[in-house]
Amino acid sequence: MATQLNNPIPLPSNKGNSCAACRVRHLAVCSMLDGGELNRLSALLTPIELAQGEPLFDEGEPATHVFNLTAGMLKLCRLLPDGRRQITGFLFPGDFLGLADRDDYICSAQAVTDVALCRFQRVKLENFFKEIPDMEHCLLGMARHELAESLDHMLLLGRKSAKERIASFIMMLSDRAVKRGLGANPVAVPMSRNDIADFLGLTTETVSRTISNLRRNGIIGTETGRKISITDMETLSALADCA
Amino acid sequence: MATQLNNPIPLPSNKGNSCAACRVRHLAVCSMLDGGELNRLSALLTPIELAQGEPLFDEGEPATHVFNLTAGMLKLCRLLPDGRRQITGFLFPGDFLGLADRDDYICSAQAVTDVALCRFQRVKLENFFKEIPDMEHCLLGMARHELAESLDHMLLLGRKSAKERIASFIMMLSDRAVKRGLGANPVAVPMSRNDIADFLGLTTETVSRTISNLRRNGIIGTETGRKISITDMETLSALADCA
DNA sequence: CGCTACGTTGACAGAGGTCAAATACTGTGG
DNA sequence: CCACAGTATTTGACCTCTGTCAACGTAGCG
Repeated sequence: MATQLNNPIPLPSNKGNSCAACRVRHLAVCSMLDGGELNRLSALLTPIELAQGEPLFDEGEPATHVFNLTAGMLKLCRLLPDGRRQITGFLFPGDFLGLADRDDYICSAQAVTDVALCRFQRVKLENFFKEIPDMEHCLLGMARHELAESLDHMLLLGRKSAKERIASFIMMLSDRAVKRGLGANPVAVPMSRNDIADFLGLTTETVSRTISNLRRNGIIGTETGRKISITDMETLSALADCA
Repeated sequence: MATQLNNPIPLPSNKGNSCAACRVRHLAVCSMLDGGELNRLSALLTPIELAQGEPLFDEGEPATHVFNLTAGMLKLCRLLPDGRRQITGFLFPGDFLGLADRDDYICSAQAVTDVALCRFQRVKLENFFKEIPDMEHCLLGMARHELAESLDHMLLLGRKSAKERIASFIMMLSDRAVKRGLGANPVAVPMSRNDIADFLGLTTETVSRTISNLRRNGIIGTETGRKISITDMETLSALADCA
């Protein structure tokens, strides 16, 4: 665990700190900035990398920095005093984090895979944003989006069966892959069964059993290397939507 | 259900549309406005009332209005196609709603008790807000607060036992009562067992049984008229926090 | 006074959790 | 390239919590 970064696949990170050349720019808030603004933003950022499993920050720490994920996947989680854990979300390239926090981080962030991020000092970024017309409005839009997503997840946690949760989860991964311009079908599932369980409010065993069940019913196929192929999209989608 | 408004207790609403005289102003966004601004805000609002059970708006409708709850309690909910329901939150006097929505309402709102609200046309309110320095910032703060609350609720739905959920729920009601300047102890529980169940991801029967269990263990007392007294705050609080 | 909706309680069932063991991967060093 | 260790995943047996179905109280309200 937490081995040093030695990914054979070149990470699409921001070598040379150039926001203009950033490969995930179209996915991030940065998409609303013009050329000159991008250059000024580049000057503000420190590129950082984290190996799989490493924490980025913990719940309750002062929220001094804001990040933009450029490669890999992060998980956000909350802990109960006795160790029970709820993963509140997974972040994909282009996602910002820390912006929705006020004084302290409201949850911990940890690397699911090796990741690359742009780190910004919160105050500097906020000062920069103040000069951009409608930036606060854009941030509000992001917060609204997160809020809508969290309502979906509450519905899942409160009312869906294990099978429906797993189906929703796979559909979510597939949808996000499409948004990032990747193929919808053999969908990458980089997180462990345990992480999936903590995201869906289940146990590792139930996640495993439910995935096996979907496989036996010909709805999905499981491949080696944490990938899942969708073999019956219609049924999977119906399960996810509880239709 | 949905009987006409005939509450014997006078609702502390905003007769005469005067924001300056509003009894919940200190609880709402309005607290950041000065005298002149308050008068202009008064001109924008239409006071409305809803009887218990009546819907305010439904998920998916265009979000044309924004509301400030001045008296009573509202519930926000999401539905699954087959009728399963998740209540995502209860609103108290001073709470805004509709502000976190973009084009359409992201969930339905319905009156738990008879309620009084200030209704604003969304565009008008947004134009007004544009002139108030830091108003967008204040809205962002509200969205952030909602986001933090929804994370708490995810943790509850994903990881807490029925007993812990009920304890958390009662503590939440008590805390909110205190914030509104009411007594912490015999806490009003205006919503039905069914609403509590749909909020906590349980069934009516489990809610009822769990409350009975807490009563038998001397942790709470149930009084007639939808009130609960906390008789062992320490234990209840420990249960709620899973400490 | 008798509806009707709401709440409580009981008996039972089943989904999902728990504990334990087997199996499959992954990365490492020989 | 293979053997090994360590981890992740799957599977099984069993159990518990919560859901389901049904009956019974209770509180408002006409």
